[in-house]
Amino acid sequence: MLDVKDLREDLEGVKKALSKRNKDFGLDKFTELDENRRKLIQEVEELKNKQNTESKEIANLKQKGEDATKLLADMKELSDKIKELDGKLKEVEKETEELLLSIPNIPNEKVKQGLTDEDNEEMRKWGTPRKFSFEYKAHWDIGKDLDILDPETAAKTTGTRFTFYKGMGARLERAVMNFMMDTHATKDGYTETIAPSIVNADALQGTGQLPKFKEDMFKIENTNYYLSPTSEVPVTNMYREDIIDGKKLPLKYCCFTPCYRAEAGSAGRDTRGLVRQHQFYKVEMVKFTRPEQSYDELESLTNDAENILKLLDLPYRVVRLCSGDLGFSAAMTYDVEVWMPSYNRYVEISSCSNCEAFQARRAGIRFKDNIQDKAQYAHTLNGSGLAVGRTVAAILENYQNEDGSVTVPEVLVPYMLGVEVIK
RNA sequence: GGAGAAGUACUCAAGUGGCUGAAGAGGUGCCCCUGCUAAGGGUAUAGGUCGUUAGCGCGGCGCGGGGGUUCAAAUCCCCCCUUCUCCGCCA
Repeated sequence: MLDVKDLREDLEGVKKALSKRNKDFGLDKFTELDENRRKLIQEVEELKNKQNTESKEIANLKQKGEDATKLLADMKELSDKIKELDGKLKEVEKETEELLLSIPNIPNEKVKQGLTDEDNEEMRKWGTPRKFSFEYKAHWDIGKDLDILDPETAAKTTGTRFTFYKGMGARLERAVMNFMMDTHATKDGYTETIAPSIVNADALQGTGQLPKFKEDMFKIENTNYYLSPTSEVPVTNMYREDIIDGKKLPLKYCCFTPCYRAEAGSAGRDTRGLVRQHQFYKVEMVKFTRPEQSYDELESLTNDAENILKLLDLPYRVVRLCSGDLGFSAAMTYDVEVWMPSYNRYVEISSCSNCEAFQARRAGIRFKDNIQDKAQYAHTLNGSGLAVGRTVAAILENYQNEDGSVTVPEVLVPYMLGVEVIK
């Protein structure tokens, strides 16, 4: 949610900043709604003030045993008027809220104007894509040939875009997950968590998935619950409607959960392999920071994601998303993209965002240093650290050998219980 | 899933229709006494949010959340959420 104060004081400035997103968000309506709202508040509060005063008078009269019928008749009328205005006010407030909830975050000024991912800015590259001296395979073929990835069986139990991991495939997935969690929870200083992967509508509104992106999620029938699309949702909402002790900031959490995405609108894209599944595992990093430190924390968060790839010795690059590719809640996002031989390009494996106060305002996440201070909104950040399935895919492809086997990256060997080659 | 009980400010807690924005206690700030700790006395403060104002302030809301009854609701009615106890079921 944007700051209402900004909308009141500089609507044109906000519109200009948002125009980078290449769309009109109907902001003009705000002023009218807001003025109407304030007018109604003044009217109804004046009446309520009168009601409060007169009520005391009635209480007085009754206590003295005097007659209050005249006053009561007047008060009935006043009461009805108040109810009517309160009803109108509620409508206007609802409309205002709906408008505010539908407006995306303002891109940071450094974010480049652009339309698609082709306009993203490359920040840096690490490692060199491997040159194969033999005909290399895509990870879905490797998975099939080694009998470690089995989408056909998953189709039988569930449907398309699900995968059974078997044998060393399952162990590799688990190894990658544990390696990532261990690294973040010890060296990087994140508090490790395991969060519910089912979340309610309030939480989803807090992080920005609702109300606009309902179709991207699986809703559980007859409940108010959704399968969580990312642990950013439960972890960020840990502090919903809370006031955090400012001395504790920045707070850093890492979390692994399964993630569920309906992938509506992506029919026919990345249908093979692990890149676009309805269910996948992801290690997520979430930070709560003071406003002035959030961009430094974004850099270190991104570095923490990159570091996993360095330790796995997988070539990657970092891009800063252009305005057209930027997510709804983010002010700035770095995508970390791993080299995927079968795609012959870099593929997103982590998305690290600073949401500034956008989510904090929706979710009511605030902090104060002293009890007498006014609480202010924290900044929230999140980033994958990393998507586990895509990491497995990248390992299978980048570490494949001519004989069809796959060498296990050195750091993962202990996590693989000593297995050095999958064959 | 069934049966009960409960949810009041930072914490504990009183309060069944108007004199309760909310007793009392703890906590916290300041002062005094005592004095290196412990203890005692006095006094102040009471969270959040919305509107208004240059500001002091004034006003509205607020007693888990949402509706309703009433001139008036922490207090009465309905729905929901959460916690606790017991039973059932279950990894």
